[in-house]
Amino acid sequence: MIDVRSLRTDPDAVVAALARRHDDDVDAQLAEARRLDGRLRAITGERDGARARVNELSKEVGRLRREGDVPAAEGLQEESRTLGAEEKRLAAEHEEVSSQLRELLLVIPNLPHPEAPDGTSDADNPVVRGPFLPETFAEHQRVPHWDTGAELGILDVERATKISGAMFTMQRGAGATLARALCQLALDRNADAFEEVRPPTLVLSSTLTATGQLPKFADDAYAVERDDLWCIPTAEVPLTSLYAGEIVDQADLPIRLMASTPCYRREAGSAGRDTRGMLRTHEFDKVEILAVATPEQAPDLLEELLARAEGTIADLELPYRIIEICTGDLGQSHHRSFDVEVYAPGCDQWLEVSSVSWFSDYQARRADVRFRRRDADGTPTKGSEIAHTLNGSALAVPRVWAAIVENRRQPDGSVEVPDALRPYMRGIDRIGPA
RNA sequence: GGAACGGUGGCAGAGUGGACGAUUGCACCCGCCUUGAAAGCGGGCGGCCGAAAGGCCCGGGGGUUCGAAUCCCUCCCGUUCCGCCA
Repeated sequence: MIDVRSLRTDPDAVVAALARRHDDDVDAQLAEARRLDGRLRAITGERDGARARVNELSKEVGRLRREGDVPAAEGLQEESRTLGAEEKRLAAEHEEVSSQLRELLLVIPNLPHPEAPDGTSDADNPVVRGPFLPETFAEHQRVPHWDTGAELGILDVERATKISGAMFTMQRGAGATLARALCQLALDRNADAFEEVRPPTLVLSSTLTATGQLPKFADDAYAVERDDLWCIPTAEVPLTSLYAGEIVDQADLPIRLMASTPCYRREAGSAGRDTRGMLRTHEFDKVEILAVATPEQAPDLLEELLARAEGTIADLELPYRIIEICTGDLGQSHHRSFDVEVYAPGCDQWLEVSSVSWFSDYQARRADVRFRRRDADGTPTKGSEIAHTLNGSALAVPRVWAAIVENRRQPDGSVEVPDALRPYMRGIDRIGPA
């Protein structure tokens, strides 16, 4: 959520910042939010005043009764009853307006970072590093991974579909080992600074609301309706909510977490796109790295997370580039984002394999993750502040798997395992025909 | 799934209709004492909204009452026992 207070104190700045998203609904939403906020504050004052008078009268009634002045007490009780009814009406109105405001706030997107590039769509995302490409690709690399995968018996889409339907895949043999090796590499590479977590992958609605998937993007997530739970689309969801409702000590920030989990996505809006192979699937494994930080720590962490995602891809010797997400393409919760894209010569596509983002306090406000500052001599200060959150994919398995199978394909049709993965491959350094 | 007992401040744990946002202990902070520390002594010490006055928060929601941490209903969560189970 954006900060309502900023909307109150500096509405023009908020309107201007959000205008850069080129989202047609935002202006009207902001105007309505301001109106509701004004009304809410007025009602709050009235309601509190009524309550204060009821409390005062009740105290007086107690005093009179102790002193035995029952008639006087009964007179005040009558007055209090009337006031109480008024208070009830105001409280109900307060409740109504407050939930309207909250609902609206939940769909208003985050303010883009001032340095995020302007643009209206993904076509405007600038390449900020790279592309790091070899001079040419050989003919033997121009084979889509679904062909090579089937040929080598390491990808069995047909049977995955039999079991679970379209857009599910299954890796087998050395292909399954490769998928697992990728997760292990990503975890080991980041274990120097990140605590490994194995979070639940079914979560409550409130958890999915905190990170921004609900209420607006419910169609993208799998729901386990009978138990009112949702399948996580990314480990970002449980990890961001790890400290929900808590106030953490500044001394403990940044908190760095990582998790390897399956991710579930309905891909509701993308039917018919990327239907072959492993480019887009309903279920996949991903290693996520995440930080909870102070606002001051966030910019450096964003760079660090990006460097870690990039470093892993570089270690795997894959051709890649880094793009920055422009204001018109930024996700609802995002403040600033970068993508790592890998080139897959077989299907001749740049594949998004990692997205690294800074959410400012947008998610933390929804999740209620706060921190308490310490002053210069280390004494905890009064009050609390909303934390900042950042995260990125350390490695998303299917597309990296596909890119390896295509880039590493040899003239004889086998696939050479990148050096970085060999420690995890049980001695397999080349995947040949089964 | 069944039964019993619980849910109060960072933690422990009182409070069972009115002076209670809440006794007390521990932890923490400041001061005194001390060469320094510990102990001791004195003081401070929850969160949220609000410019303030004030209001709200004793698991969530609802109810009874002039007034609810306290009584009633309901839901959620926890512990223990039973059942089932990888």
